[in-house]
Amino acid sequence: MAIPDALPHDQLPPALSERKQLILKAIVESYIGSATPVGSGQVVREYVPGVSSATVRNEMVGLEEAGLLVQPHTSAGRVPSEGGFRYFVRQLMEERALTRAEQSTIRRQRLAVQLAREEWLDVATTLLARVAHAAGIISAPVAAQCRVKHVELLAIQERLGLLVLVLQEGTVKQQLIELPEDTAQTDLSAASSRLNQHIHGLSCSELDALGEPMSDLEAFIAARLVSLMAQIDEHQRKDFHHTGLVELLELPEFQHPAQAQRIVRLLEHPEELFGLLETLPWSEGMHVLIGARGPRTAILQDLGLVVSYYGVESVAGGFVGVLGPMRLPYAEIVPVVRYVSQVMTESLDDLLSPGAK
Amino acid sequence: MAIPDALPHDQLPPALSERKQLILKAIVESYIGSATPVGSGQVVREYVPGVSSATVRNEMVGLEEAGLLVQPHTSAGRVPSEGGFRYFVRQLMEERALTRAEQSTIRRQRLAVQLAREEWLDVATTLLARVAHAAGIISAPVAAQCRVKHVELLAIQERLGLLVLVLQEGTVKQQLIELPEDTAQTDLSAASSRLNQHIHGLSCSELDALGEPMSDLEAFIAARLVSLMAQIDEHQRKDFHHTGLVELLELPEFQHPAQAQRIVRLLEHPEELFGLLETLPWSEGMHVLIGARGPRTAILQDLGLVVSYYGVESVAGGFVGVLGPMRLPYAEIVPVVRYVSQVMTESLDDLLSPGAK
DNA sequence: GTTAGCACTCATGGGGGCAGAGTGCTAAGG
DNA sequence: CCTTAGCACTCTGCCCCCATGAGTGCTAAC
Repeated sequence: MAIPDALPHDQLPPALSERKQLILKAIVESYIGSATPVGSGQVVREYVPGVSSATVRNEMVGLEEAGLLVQPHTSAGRVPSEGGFRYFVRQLMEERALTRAEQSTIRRQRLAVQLAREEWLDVATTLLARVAHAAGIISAPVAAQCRVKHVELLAIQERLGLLVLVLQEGTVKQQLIELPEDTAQTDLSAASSRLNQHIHGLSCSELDALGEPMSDLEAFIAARLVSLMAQIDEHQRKDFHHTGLVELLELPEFQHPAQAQRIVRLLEHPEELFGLLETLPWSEGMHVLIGARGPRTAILQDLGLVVSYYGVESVAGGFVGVLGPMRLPYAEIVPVVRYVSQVMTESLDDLLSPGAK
Repeated sequence: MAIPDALPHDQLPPALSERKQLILKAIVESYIGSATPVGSGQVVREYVPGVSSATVRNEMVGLEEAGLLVQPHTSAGRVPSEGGFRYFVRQLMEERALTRAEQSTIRRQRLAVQLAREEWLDVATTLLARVAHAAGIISAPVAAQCRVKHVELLAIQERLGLLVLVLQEGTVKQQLIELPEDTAQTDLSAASSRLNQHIHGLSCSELDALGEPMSDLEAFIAARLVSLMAQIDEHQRKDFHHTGLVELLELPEFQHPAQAQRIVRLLEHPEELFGLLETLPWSEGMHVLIGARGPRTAILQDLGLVVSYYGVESVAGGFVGVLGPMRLPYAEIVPVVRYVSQVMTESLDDLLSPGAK
């Protein structure tokens, strides 16, 4: 089989006649809407008038042989296979561009909670869940290695202090620490302000290796800082938000308890999902994963995932997307996920590179 | 019907013979374990040897007339009614006291994440979910009115600053603000440090009414602070964590999709739950709510909720507990919830009243 | 290459019969 | 008067069967 040269095929999808494409598109779109197998009659009635159902049936045989359709049983209609969905997303789908109104709605929501980043994460997932009728997922922006922007130390009681660490990507972390001795707020402020002059922009390991001469108190603070930052680098990817379980459980594919449990587990314990996302090349930005293709993606059995990285690789970023049944309304979702990730990237850029704006 | 005088009955539970109590206890405990209707034969075999099943049946008729048992249908065993569960919790249940080992496990987990409060919330819900085989729920500690502990302002880029606000109950909030003009970090630090001298311990409204003379910059910061604190007072109760959906969906009562959806909705959109919790008298600390008793508790239809407030009323606090099917293992859960809420209260006390420890 | 016609397949839903569990009742016994 | 053995009764769950209907694959004609 020759490799077609006109379009970017990285996986050589079978070349199809125009009519076959039309029929496949019809079946996928209908199935996305209804979750019901699509028969030849329905295709003629609702999508491709002018031919007979027998003709459509003949074409469907071809599509089935190409691995793009499957029959649940002999006398049901056709359902798109994983390959069918992939073909649809790559070749047939017409992305529904966001209207200006929708774009500004998203931006307005972003600005409304501009300031409390945490809340925007939830707002974003809710937005995605509504568009997709599936689960919106997002991870908080994390730096590859977190870097200090500023540190502050507050006296809470005699020997108890609150260490407040602002990271360059805009995150704020705080930790209670026990001080070696009773120390006044002024001393703490002085120490942290001296420290701030040297540690700006340092990562955990750089901070650890810092050769600057320091007072006992400063050295103590620096040590706690190193351990806090190590802890952040370790646990940072845990900050994961999702919404839309209710929407998911309403879908027919999750009426079966086992399926419902599976996706709830995937969202409530997202470690495996993280493992999968880490293997995706960041450079491509947008990924549409459909079903299981190998051991890594086994967790996506019968599921669809539209996900995009945001931020800047190896500096700071996270991912945002939609997880749901395989029959996601990709034409709607892809543009929204892309746009939301753009907005996230811009917000992050504003924070990271002061000169840019 | 005379009001019995021996025990604290706020709802006059029917007086039962000792054997009836024994049988009711047996049925409730068996049902909690198996979710299956309990027959007279089973009660004799496993719980009350020495009498015949016919005797048990006669007693069960009495318990059913008292509204403590129901029959799903003629030829099934008995199932405890809502009233039966309430009677069990109030009169029959023997709380399983926590062992020292369990206590120290909880305390150790608390200390391990001592410092990142956010994480402890999740750890606590996970702990509760595991004990209860149900959903652990917790709300972040919030003050009745948030009060300033300390404020810090950091220069991010020319006219962009990060306002970091530390509240007395230990929460840290940050917000990006646009500065009226390009301002150096030293000016910002000076302004915030002057401000800190006056605003310590103030609430949002007190801060707004502050008569202190201020520079333009200080006044500007104060204004942003007021709006941020108003926002916090508004949204504070939204910080709600839960774990254990997976455990819930494995239970037989949530195999029916409609039931699963109902409890997922309750946990994902907990506004109604908050509404209910607000009506409970804080003073009693511990509450066990079983099923729907009125319009307010309609959301608890077929569910059980063990919840305790922690913290100090009208100063700062939240609630922690377990939500699940009506047949929760109350004897296990009640002591754990009580203990976790104690630990939470102590942690909060440490933070609020420096002199105490 | 297309289409009408037709026999075939298979999921779905309703009805009938059977087994088992658990009850309520009655009558006998302590 | 309380307890218990015995027994008829009721109701669910399950299996099997059958009729229905949707949708197919095939063939032969256009």
